[in-house]
Amino acid sequence: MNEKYDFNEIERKWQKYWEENKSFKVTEDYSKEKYYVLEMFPYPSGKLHMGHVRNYSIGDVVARFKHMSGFNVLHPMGYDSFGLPAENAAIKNGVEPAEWTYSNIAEMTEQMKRMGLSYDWDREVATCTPEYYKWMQWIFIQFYKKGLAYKKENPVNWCPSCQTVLANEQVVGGCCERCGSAVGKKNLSQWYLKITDYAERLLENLEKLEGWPQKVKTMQKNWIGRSVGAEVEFEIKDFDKKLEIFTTRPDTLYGVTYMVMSPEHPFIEALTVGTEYEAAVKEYQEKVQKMTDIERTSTAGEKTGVFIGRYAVNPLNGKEVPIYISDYVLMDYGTGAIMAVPAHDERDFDFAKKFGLEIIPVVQPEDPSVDVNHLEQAFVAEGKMINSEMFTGMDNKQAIEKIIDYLEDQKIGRKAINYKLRDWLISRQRYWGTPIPMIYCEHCGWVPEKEENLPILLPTDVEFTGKGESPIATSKTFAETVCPKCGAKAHREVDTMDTFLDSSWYFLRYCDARNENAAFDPEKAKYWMNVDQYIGGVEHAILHLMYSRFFQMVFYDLGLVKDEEPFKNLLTQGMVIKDGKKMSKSIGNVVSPEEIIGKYGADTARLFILFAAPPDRELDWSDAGVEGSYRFLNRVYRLVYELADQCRNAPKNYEIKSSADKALAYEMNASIKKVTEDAGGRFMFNTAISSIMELVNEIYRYKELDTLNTALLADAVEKLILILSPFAPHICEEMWQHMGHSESVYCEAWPVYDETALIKDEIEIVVQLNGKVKEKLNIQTNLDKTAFEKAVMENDRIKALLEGKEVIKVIAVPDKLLNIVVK
RNA sequence: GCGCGAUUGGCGGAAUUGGCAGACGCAAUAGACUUAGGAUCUAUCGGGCGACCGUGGGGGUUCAAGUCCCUCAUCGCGCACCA
Repeated sequence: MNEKYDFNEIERKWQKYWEENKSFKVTEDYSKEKYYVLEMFPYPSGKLHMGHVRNYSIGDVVARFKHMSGFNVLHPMGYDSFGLPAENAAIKNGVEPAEWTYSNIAEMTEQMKRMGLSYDWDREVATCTPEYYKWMQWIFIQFYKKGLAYKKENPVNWCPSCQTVLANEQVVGGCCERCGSAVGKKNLSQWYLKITDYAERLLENLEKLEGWPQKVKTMQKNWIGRSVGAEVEFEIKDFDKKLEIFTTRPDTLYGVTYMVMSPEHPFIEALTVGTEYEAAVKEYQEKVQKMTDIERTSTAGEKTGVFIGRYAVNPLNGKEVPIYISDYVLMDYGTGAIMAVPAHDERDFDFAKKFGLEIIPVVQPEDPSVDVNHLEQAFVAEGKMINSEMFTGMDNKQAIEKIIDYLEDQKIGRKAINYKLRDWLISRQRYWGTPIPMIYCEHCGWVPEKEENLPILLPTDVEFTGKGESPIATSKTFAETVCPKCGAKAHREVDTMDTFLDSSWYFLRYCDARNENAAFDPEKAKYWMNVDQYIGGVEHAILHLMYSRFFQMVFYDLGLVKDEEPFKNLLTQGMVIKDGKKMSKSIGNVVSPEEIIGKYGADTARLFILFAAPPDRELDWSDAGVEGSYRFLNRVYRLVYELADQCRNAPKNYEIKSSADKALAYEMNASIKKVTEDAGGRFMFNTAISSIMELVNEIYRYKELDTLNTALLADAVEKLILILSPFAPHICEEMWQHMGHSESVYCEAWPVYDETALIKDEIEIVVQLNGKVKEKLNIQTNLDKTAFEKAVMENDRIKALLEGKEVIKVIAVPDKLLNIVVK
């Protein structure tokens, strides 16, 4: 150990040591309790950004802490390495996507190693390797066999810039989640996964996820969007099919004054062909089809639509009502048609006002100031039923049940549950993804490839044009094959899978990353799963986290895993910002991890990022703050350098004699306790570090004393190194070695604190008069209420304080405070 | 519009169960050491001369409120014609 803290030399030295000694390699040890800590694996864009550094620093503290606490820790890392940027690089610079990707992976791995992260690199996965996507294809086939994968033609979200379709989840505010272009619609035949079959379980299980942030659970709940109501059949006059609608308010059936169908509704053609309304209807349909989602939502509230010249019959009272089409009714929710009750629905109210339609109230508000016959806006609250024949007079909530019963009796409707969640569109017209292992045969239809023929390798004889069709279609050899079932000439699917499939099971692959015979060994998965702590950005709250839950449930149903849920605890880390803004190239406020590590070292970077804010909050980058963390590490280093000789020669056992001894022993144990709780359970690394700082300050005070208990001092210094080591591992290894240890600090046991050292004989308590602090006294600890009150009240200063006052009440909280209520 | 979450010194933040508001750090000020200091050490550091006042504003519950309840404001995030 040099006199000066040379982080460069120290960090290289210990990174080499860990690598050579395979310090972080982990195997299944069924005799030991496991702990699986996982950080969301990155897309290999080339360089780490501060968000990665924060994510991995948090995970590394947890991993190192749990390892020292005796757990068999699985802490893996890998790359979500399929995806568009690689292909765009190919189009732009002519580099092979594989080459571009693997060189980025190499660079990022190097950067992660420079950070001193405790990953078991032997378990690294990259989703773009045939070893990985072989099993992705196998999984797809299992889904297909279970009836969970199907192909169908549908209007789909189409990103004109990425030239591919998008899942609903990937359309944010009408724009492509990736590139921000306005998303349009296109009719295409595509592969889907039946996630809607799991809607109820995905929703129900959210309750059980106690270790998840409420925010994420709420977001998923809203996304699944369950609503309970009824399906009701309306006859259409002079038409042989019935119009089915979904409503959450069957109690308002008597208030129906018109119907609205989505412009895409399949009946419309037959209902209008050859009529005087046909032209206007067609015109409206075309207008709506041309609009992008943004245009549609930008005019939300302003209702448009046309009457189609037809009438529907209310099944409860036989009333005939006109049928309209309007874009406020969506084809892909419910049945694509609604019953309109303008009195009790805001949208219907707006529409009725605009088109001069009748408004019939059927729920009487309790508030007498609302005139139900002259509504200014829709009345959507609860009340008593009116104008509803035999249901009149009931509470409307009760009427919902009664009317559903009646509908079911009459066979004109039924109770129904609807979800916003749609099936997951997984086809992508791109190259750099897992080929969908399906073959189309003219005789047999779609047939999965034989499992022994997997993986279906990505062809390399392709052209990257960036145009509408999958580049795989340009391969001369890929598509041509024979039907696995009948042997006839057949052709392969040329689309690839959405990369979100790859990341929906990587946490299982880590359990058994090198397995060549299975996606993972269920026995190993049973040992490691589930993930005890998952850490990543909140931007994955819906997409990745819900897809992964879906996959896990399917695996559960296939008997491959023992739990329905993959992630026991979830920590969503906050963003790293600078000057109050998100770091971005255009603002020019980006701080590069490389630069910081080069200037101060990885330990400083890690320490600062953990100290500056609690992990789930935004972190405002501060250059001065980094200096502070650097100064702190230097301060610790100097302390150990100065005291090491003394400490090495100190005896092991000691007695606490002086009050200074007691103070140091107290601080040492208090710090261990605090760090144990904050790093191990509460995940408040900022306060953990601040308590380590307090210990350092206390040791600095102590070492200046004339009479020292060197054994105690040595103990304090060693404990300090141990509890600091998960945060700043390199410097701690160096100091630990300098203290005379040959074993890596990573392999040491986490220190246990001594509860008795935390008990003080005397404590400063507060005396309040009418809730205001007036005096502070040193009082013996551990007294009961009466003795505590007596001890305080008999104090001369308190007696003086109470001079001439009448004591009305005394509230005693032993070891804390005494509040005297006086007049 | 609906649903979350936040708001504490000059700044980042602490206060875990209702019990001393401001731990720890940054910045700042003064001093020491020094040829020098952007190193290190020591001290001060919410406001007010003070009684006291202070956790976004107003109200409430309580012996006691940053913490619980009501209400308003601002900022951030999510969803957004979901029948």
